[in-house]
Formats: sequence, C-alpha cells, structure tokens
Amino acid sequence: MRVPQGMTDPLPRRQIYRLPRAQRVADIMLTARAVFREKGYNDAVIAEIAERAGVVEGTIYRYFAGKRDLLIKVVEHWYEEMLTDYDRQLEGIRGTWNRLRFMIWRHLTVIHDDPAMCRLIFNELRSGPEYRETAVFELNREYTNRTLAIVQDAMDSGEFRTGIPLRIVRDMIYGGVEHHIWAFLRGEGNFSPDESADAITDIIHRGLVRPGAVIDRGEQVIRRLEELAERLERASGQTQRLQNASGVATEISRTTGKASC
Amino acid sequence: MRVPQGMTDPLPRRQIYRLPRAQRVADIMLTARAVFREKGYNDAVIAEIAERAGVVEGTIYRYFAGKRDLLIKVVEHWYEEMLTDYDRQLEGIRGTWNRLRFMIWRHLTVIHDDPAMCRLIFNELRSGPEYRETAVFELNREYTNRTLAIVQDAMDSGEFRTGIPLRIVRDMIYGGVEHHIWAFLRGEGNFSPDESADAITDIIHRGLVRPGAVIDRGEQVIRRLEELAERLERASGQTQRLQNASGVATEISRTTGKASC
DNA sequence: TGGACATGATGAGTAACGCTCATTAATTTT
DNA sequence: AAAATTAATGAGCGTTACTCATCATGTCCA
Repeated sequence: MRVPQGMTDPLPRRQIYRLPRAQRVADIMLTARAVFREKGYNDAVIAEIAERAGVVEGTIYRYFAGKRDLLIKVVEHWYEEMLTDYDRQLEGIRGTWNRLRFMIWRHLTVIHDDPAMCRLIFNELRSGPEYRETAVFELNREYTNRTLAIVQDAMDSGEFRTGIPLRIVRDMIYGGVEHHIWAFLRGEGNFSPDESADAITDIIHRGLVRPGAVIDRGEQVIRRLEELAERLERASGQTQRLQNASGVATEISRTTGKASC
Repeated sequence: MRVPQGMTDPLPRRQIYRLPRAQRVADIMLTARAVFREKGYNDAVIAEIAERAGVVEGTIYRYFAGKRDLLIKVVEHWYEEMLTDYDRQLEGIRGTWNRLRFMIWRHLTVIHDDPAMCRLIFNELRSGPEYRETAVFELNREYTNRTLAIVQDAMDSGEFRTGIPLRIVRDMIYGGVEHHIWAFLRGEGNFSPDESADAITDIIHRGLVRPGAVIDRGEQVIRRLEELAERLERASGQTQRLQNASGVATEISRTTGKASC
C-alpha cells in the first residue's frame, strides 16, 4: 500500500535550481576537468560528471555537443590558462642557449605540474580526427613557433649553421621532450625539469651551433669528401666510380694532413 | 502463416565448420588486423571482425580475452614479423654515423610502409595501462637498446663525448622521429625516410660528437675517412675492393697522424 | 498581481557495443 | 554405435553515450 495522496510529498523530485548559462557551463567544465583528470577520457562517465556537477545527464548535452566536445572545451580552457604570461617571461631572457633552455624547461615544467592533463592532450585529444580544428592545435603551433624563432634568429646571426630544416629542429625538441616524459606520464618514475632541460638543450644546441669561428682546413676537406661520397652513393651501381673516388680521397688527404692543426 | 514443420528446412542455421584452434586463431587475427587497420581501435567493432572472419562473436571470445587482448595479439604478431632480419642488416654497416643513420632510417621506413599499424601502436596500444606487460614493450626496448649500444661504443672509443645520459639520446632520436612523422600518421602530408633520416642523424651526431680540440684532429680525420671508405665499398657492392679501400685508409691515416698535433 | 513566454532542467528511453553463457552439433574416443 | 569432448552458436545482458517529450522556473508586460 502506498502513501495516500495527501498534500505532503506528491512529487519526490528535488528542487530545481536554474542558473545562467555561463555559470552552468563553468560548473560542468570544472567538474568534467576533475573527472577526466582522475579517470582519463574513456573511463570517465558522463553520468558521473553530471551527478558531481549537480545536474542530470541531459543538461550536459544541452551545453556540449557530446563527450568529445566536452573534452575539447575542457582542455582548451586549461591550455589557454596555462599559456598566460608566457611571452613576458621569455622577454626577460637573453642569449640563444638560455632562451632555448627556457622554452624547453617551461614545457617540461608544465608537464611535471599537471601530468594528468597532459596525458589527456597527448593520448586522447591529439589522436582524434578533429585535433586540427582544435584551439589547442593552433595555440600549440604558436607556442612551438616561438622556439623556432629563437633558432631562426641564431641562424640569421650566424651563430647556428643553416641548412637544417626548422621543422626537424622542432621535432627533435618537442618529440624529445615528449618521449622523455613518457614514463612519468604513465606514473612510472619521475624526472627533474631542470636536469632534463639542460641535457636536451645541450644536445640541440651543439647539434646546431656552427663549429668554431675558424673552420680548419681539415674540416673543409672532410666535408667535401663527404659530399662527394653522397654523390657517389646516389649515382652508385657503377664499379668504376669507386676507383676514382678512392684515388681522389688519397690525393686530398695528403693536403689535409699538412693543413690540419 | 509459417511454413509447416515438414522435413525441409527445419533449421535455417548454416553449416558449421570446426577448425583446429591454431587455424581459427590465425583467421581471426588476420581479419582483426585488417579491421583495426581500416577503422582504428575504437571504431572497430567485434561483430564486424566476427562476420568477416566467418564466425560469430562468441567464437572470438573463446580465443581472446577481449577486444583489448585481440589488439595486443594482433600488434605483437605484426611487430615480431617486422623485426625479422634486423640484426643481420645492421651487422653489415660500419661507422657510427652510418649505423646510427641506418637505425633511424629503418624506423622511419617501417612507419612509412605501414602507418595504420603504427598508429595503432602509438595511439592506442601505448596509451593503455597494460603496455608494459606487452611483448611490444619488451621488443621495443631491445630495439632501441641496439641504437644506444652504437652510441655507447662511440663514447667508449672517444668519438662521442661522455656525460650525456643515454636515455636522453634515445628520447631525442625516437621522440624526434615520432614527432616528425606525426602529421603523416594522421594522413596529412608525406615524408621521405631518406631525407628525414639524414637530417635527424645529422643533428644527433653533431650534438654528441666530441669537438675537434679535445680528441686529436688526426684521429678524427682518420675515423671519418674510414667511414667514407666503408660507404664507398657498400656503394660499389664489390667485396674485393675492400682490400683496396682499407689500404687507402691506412695510408691516409699515416699521413694525417704525422701531421696532427 | 497574474498570465504568457522563453528557456533551464528533467529523466525515461534508445541504440550501440562489449561481453557471457546455456545450448547445439561436429569430431573423437571408447 | 554410443558416449565424451569441445568448437561454435546466438540470444541476451549490462553499460554507456546520447535524444527528446515534458515539466518547472524565472522574467516580462498588461
């Protein structure tokens, strides 16, 4: 037998609070961020986000096109927040090595401070087919371009040698960092942003910097021999070329020997 | 009105073929590989794999613990296949630069030849929590260790400076490659394994090689000329020339050695 | 003050999908 | 030929992202 239809408790539905759109969106995004952080994208459940945000599932779909859209918005918001003050900090740093080091260190530090969020970006967001339409993509582009500008400046001034595509430099830096922090992102082990930044900057810098002001004669000879070898390799298949190349090598090496030191 | 229960067609169930376990597993894995390649992990549907393999969903779960397990088995199989002949190829290459270049080039080539499969590894498999228990993880370890052994050898011989953690070198190489091929994996644009390998090897090598001042210049010249000789030998494809090339190298080294400081 | 209106919020319902298991039938053993 | 074994089936279940008809609340205006 049920409770008779008295005045009391005809509708067990709880009080509904209506909030302005902006407030609701902010609430949901904050909760979603927390849940995504804790569970990752796949294991995060919309129902839980809804409950913790104090709404019902349908409400979320009123403001977000779907789970994926929610992820994107959450990450974009975090990313924009994260990039604040970036340029101002960089402005205060002089010297190619220091500036490069700062960019690398900053990147490492962001990851170190919020691995869960970075995991979302690296593992989930960036795999998706819509990544290029994302604000994160565009912001990231600008961000890495700032690093490349440092390299370009150094090339222009003669400090770095030219001929290395900037794209490769970018890949080595950011790819290297990413690979480096991979285990940490998975919760295995730790790393020091300072030490890692030193090591990575070191390799990159040495890989790009022009050898000592005076290029000795030996270096010149070797370079020309190497170019020659490349040409021979490309045109290889002909045995008779080898003979020739060896002959040339011998001849030049004599010069080198004399001129080195 | 239904068909009366005559002798004809009482069970519309099709003929069931029972295959030996190994055969079934192979069939399913082959089909699964195709579907995963076409759709990616998330969009691949077990029902489709079953249908295309000529079985029913339940059959797949008889041989695989779940969708994830199926992915892992499929990728492991591909990976093992892919690593065949690896060591034998490397054995035939001399000189630090060339050996490094080969490792990088090989990696790039694998990706270039089967991007869909690599996408599965990079985006899906490696994100999962069970990656470290995977055979792919272990194989990958060995694979990268071979690269690090090359670097270590160069450090031992004095060709590379020491003090840079090998881990960082590994990160720069493999992270750099990965970042480099990212757009390609997403189906945006292309890349040349040859050119990319040259550029990446170049930065890494220069980043690690000991500056001329420390090691004596003559030694450096000799080493690089020796590498040159090796390259020329390979380019010619003639074994008998080896004698000749070695002779030249020796001769040069004598000259250089005398002249160096 | 009260009724109309716009819209925030609800929650029951749907489709898709991974996965399970009792049942069926092909194959082997006795 | 019967019994035992086990590959294979397919109906069904639980979960989860997502939809939509309905309801409730705050606002505006007569």
